[in-house]
Amino acid sequence: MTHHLLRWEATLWAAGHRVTRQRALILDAVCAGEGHTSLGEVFARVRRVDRTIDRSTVYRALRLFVELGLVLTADTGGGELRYEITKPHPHHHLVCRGCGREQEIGADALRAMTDHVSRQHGFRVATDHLVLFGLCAACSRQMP
Amino acid sequence: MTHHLLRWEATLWAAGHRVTRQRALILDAVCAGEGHTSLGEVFARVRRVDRTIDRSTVYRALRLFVELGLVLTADTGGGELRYEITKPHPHHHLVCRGCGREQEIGADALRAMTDHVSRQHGFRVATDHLVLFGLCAACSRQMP
DNA sequence: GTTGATGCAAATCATTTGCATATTC
DNA sequence: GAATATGCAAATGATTTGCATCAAC
Repeated sequence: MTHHLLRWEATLWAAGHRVTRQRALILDAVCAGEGHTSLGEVFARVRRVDRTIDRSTVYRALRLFVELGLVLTADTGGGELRYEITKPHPHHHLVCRGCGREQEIGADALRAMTDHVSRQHGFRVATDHLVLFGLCAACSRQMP
Repeated sequence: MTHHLLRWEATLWAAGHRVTRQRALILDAVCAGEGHTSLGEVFARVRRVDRTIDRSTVYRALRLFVELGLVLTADTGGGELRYEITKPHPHHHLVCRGCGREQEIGADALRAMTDHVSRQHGFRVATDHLVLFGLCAACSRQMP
């Protein structure tokens, strides 16, 4: 279990929400996925444990988790949003258009760029979870 | 008319497609929008000229234009894709979460970042039309 | 016992598709 | 005239919502 049981329960609690079995299962399922997980994957994973859980419950739980900052969303452009457990270190992602694999990069990689934009345009970039597409090293070698 | 009549007709033609009245209207409508235009806006604009045109025709035409590189898509996260006529100079966009206004920034602004990612991770970033969210100078002043 | 959460079914919203007809070349 | 586009209507796929029942506190 990647998430800290106590923290998410306390967070829910503080916001006037209840700690339920299904919410626990759903959060576990998000953690179980490495990197971004689609709602469908979360749903399937949860369903394996509890056959009666409904898609709408998963949607509602994920929306709540995002609202409370426990989970981050990323739009990887494939029609459905993807979810990821919030990690202590802010980061971004590189998604390879060739093999589909994704890798994390630290927030530092973008710092210089956002600083530049801030200085030049007075615009404060607030994208805390960016997804960049391209070709990874391996795929790049195959198709130059 | 921002687009060059001859170029898009030739492009269509070369790819074995036909030049139709509705495609011309749709491309005009995309040009008429400053920055990104939603499909709904394009549709509404075209409808003002031709009351019989169908949404599916707009979807089909836009898909074709994107495929041929005449139009670019951007996912601004609001549920619907947005479209923009392809301009000679590659660029990206800053969208303000406060007032919704968007501004263009040159591709150079990201160059340093993509170079860095390339050197560090061997990953070739291929996002040619990125949308960054944040707060513009004016909104930034109002809510610090 | 209240209040908030869940399951179910039906609704919504953006986008796609099948098909008969109309248009371009 | 042959091949491609269009309009229409119906299908799809992701996400949301209304509501009666159920579980957490």
